[in-house]
Amino acid sequence: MALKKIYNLLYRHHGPQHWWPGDSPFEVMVGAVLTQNTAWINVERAITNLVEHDALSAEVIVKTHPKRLAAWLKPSGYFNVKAKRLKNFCHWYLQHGEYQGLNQWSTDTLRAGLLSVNGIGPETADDILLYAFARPVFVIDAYTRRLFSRLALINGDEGYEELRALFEQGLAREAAPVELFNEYHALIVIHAKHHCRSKPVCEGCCLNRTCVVPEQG
DNA sequence: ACCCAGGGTCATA
DNA sequence: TATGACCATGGG
Repeated sequence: MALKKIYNLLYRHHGPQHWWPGDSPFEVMVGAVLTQNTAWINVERAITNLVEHDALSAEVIVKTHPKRLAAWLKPSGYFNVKAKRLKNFCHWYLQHGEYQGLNQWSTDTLRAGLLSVNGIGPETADDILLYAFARPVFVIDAYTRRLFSRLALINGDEGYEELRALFEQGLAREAAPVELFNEYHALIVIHAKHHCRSKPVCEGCCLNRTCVVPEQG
């Protein structure tokens, strides 16, 4: 299967990434919201601010004034929007029993619950499912589309759910899907960071023969 | 000075 | 359903 072969090449080249950076499932969830369209380095600064104010907790976040929360989130950009989204998420999170309670839910139910929160879309939900709840969900992001479009394995304009199904089913026979999906998404991101920044055609990066990706086809 | 970053929502046609 | 505007900081 082509998907597993590409994974092996990425893994061989970049090594294990052991994602998600973060010391607790809740920190992963917060990071997933804060990293929306934002460089991770800036998310780290915002999380550091939360930690320094003992605010990396759902209870504290829901009762912190929006302006105050937004000030802590400032380095991660969109701070007013993200303050709102974090609060929305934390309300929902506390309301449904936090990690212990939510972890009893089936993956489909949990996913639907996450998507019901205003500010959590499919990618953020899947980040949380995979990296905080260890559910076998494949995260689709812009890098995934870019990489596999260039490999001509997808068109690029498919819907999110269509692509997610494609990857999950394409790797369904592999052992340990959670670990595989975890590393795979992380490798795609790290790969993009190192080699695939320029957009249209990827000259001189991993996508031509000199690097990770096998020659056309 | 410009472009992008580990997206999502909302208004409009 | 499908675009477009908007959110906003920080690094290259």
